[in-house]
Amino acid sequence: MGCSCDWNRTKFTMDDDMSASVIKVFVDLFNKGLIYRGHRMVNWDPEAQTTLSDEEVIYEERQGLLYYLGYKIEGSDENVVIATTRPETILGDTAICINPNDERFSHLKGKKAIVPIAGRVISIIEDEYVDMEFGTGCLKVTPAHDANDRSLGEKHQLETIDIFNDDATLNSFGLHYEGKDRFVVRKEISKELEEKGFLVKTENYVNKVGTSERTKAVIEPKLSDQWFLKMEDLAKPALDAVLVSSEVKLYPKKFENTYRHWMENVRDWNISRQLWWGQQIPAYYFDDGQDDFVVAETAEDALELAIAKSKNPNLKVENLRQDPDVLDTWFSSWLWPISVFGGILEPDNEEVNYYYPTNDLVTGPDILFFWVARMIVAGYEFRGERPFENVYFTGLVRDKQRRKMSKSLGNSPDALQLIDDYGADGVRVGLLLSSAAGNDLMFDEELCQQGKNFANKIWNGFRLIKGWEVKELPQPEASKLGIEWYTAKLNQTLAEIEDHFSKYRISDALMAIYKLVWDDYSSWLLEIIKPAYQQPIDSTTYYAVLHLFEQNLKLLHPFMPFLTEEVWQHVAKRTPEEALVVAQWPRITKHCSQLITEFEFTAEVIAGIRTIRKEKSIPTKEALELSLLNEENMTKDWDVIIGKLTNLSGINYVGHPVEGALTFRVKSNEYFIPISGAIDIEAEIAKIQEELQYTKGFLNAVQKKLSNERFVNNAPEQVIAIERKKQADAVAKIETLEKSLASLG
RNA sequence: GGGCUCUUAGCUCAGCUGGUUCAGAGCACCUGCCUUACAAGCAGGGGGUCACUGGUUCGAAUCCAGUAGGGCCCA
Repeated sequence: MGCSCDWNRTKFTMDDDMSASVIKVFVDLFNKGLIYRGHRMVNWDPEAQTTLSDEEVIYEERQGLLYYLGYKIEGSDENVVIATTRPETILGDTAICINPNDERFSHLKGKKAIVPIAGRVISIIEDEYVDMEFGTGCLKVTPAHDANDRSLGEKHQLETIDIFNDDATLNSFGLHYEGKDRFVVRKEISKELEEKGFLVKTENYVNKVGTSERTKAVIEPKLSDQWFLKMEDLAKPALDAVLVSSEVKLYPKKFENTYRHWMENVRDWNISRQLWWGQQIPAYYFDDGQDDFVVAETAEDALELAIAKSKNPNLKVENLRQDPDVLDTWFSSWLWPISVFGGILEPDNEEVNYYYPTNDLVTGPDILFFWVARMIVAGYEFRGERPFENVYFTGLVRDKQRRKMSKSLGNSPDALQLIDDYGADGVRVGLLLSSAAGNDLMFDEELCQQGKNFANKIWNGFRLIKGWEVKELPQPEASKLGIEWYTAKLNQTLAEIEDHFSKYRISDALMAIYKLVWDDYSSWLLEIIKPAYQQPIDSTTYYAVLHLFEQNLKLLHPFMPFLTEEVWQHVAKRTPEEALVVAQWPRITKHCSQLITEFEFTAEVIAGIRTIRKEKSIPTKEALELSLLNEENMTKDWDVIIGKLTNLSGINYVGHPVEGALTFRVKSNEYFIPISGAIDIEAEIAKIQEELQYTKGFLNAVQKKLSNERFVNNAPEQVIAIERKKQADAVAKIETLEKSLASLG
């Protein structure tokens, strides 16, 4: 789409040097004691025998049963009843949990219960996590097979009993059900529970069951060995960089809150994945014990370490078994700003010293945690320096139903088709126009149409100029003034654009350019300087407008690189060094804001005349006579432009209202256009009265403000001055209006 | 459930430190024009109780609290 990328530097995280960087970093962090092995609950697909990410699990509502089971209290005849949807998991129970606020069960505190069938004795623990309203208000805890039970188990230091094999049949903890499938066991054990009197009742119950996106199998929460990176100390410099020193700045700023929340509550990063691709974890096992492994960049290095650690000199490389898991893809991405320049493998190479840190990172807010925060962490850890200064979050492009674009939904537009239909620049403009920083953009092809129309507008404006015959002629006053005005306007807009860019307000910058080119340049300037039909243009104006057009192209280029470069090459013969893509961005020069104010006034006069033409259906070809009461002491300089754009036969400055004319007002100036035929005096009076009423109301509001002592005392001087000016303007306007009313009778 | 965020015209959104005639833009819409660059255009026009309820203030779309309803992220 026209990004000026350095295509010689494409990189992929699985490139050899990138992988080597990842492995080196893993070993380094392990040796620093920051990487450790631990347990974590994963989504296990027993059919595919693999782990799934959360995104690959689909939750479905299933009709099931809620089983109420009675557990004997040790040393008494009493029963405590719990409700569960999975009676087969009782064989893995290691506690019963009650809410400490629940008076129904306060007598059970400190006692023990006996698991039915298994006969194991388990403790009764208390935790506010238990929902007193659900089921019986009593919960069985199976830390090996439920994520919530897992955290309860950790909190209360419960034993963990895993009752399943990898294919979801029961293992030896399943006692006489060993080798049978979990769903078979559910049926059989509920029967046994009923026969032995443990089953109190069952209820119909709809619950959400996680299923595998691929195999449709019911997901089994399963504890597995994982690798973790300790984050607390690593996160500290990255937290400060954004929130304390502002070495790294986020745009828009609102994401700092999100960043803070995450970084202040950072948990250890689970960096292992059970996938078939990625960098394989460089841990080598030489025996079955929990600690019988070493971490090294190569198998050879590992062997040396393993021999030392095992004190077994006979170990061979073939005896080592590398961990089958791979590293989380972000574990390679977080090194990106460093590793793309070889800065991990050769920390002092010329490239990384030159390019690191970079200026801006442009990305989506959805990966603020996954990627951005971790890149900052890595930057400080491995380079001692921020990776970039600014982070600009774009909006996500969503479809009209506000859904994210996704491959599985198939709701992404075909980019190449769009480019065919609207042009790459058209698509760029369409998207950029309505994508304010950090806000999502509802994709709509009409936006591209708007971009295409704009491109067409620019091209046609160029065609007009190129079509003119150029002659050495005196420059018309209108053209001279028009060019002076547009030069000022361009500079003013350039300042606005720079301001927008400095604040990363990309869509605002584009809109400012859009209006400058379409409204000010095309609709106003070109009409002002346009020679009469088939007449030549004077060379002074011609070259001046060509120069201004070139300035326009420079401003447009970041948004429409293709079209502007093409036109740029048509404007004049250029050497490669003179290409627009490498041209200097225009510098702001001093400009006269008086010209802009005067033009705005003039534009209102022109619009007033055009409105009267339209209301009375007077063709453009018919010249009109304009008279005015110049209460504002407006300069006559602009009369040539007014005359040219509205086809006037003359402009008369008069001292009294003109009778038998249609009128309009700009500020306190009043304009008269005599027309043949009757004037609807009633309508004229009504129009003036409406304006009068509005202005009086306005004046009233202003005066009320000014007569409020507290306002005058408290408001800044500037604000008061503005109010005074408003008051004076309104008073003058009212005078004009009343004069007109009087003359109309 | 936790955190963040949003609600302004038919649609998509600006509105920065509370103060210009502040209620805006683009698109869409309506009316008139095939005017000699452009009908993919020109000229003109209508349209909003700034989600709701309170509060702070001389002054609130803007600050604060609550309510309702969306959205995002949760490794």
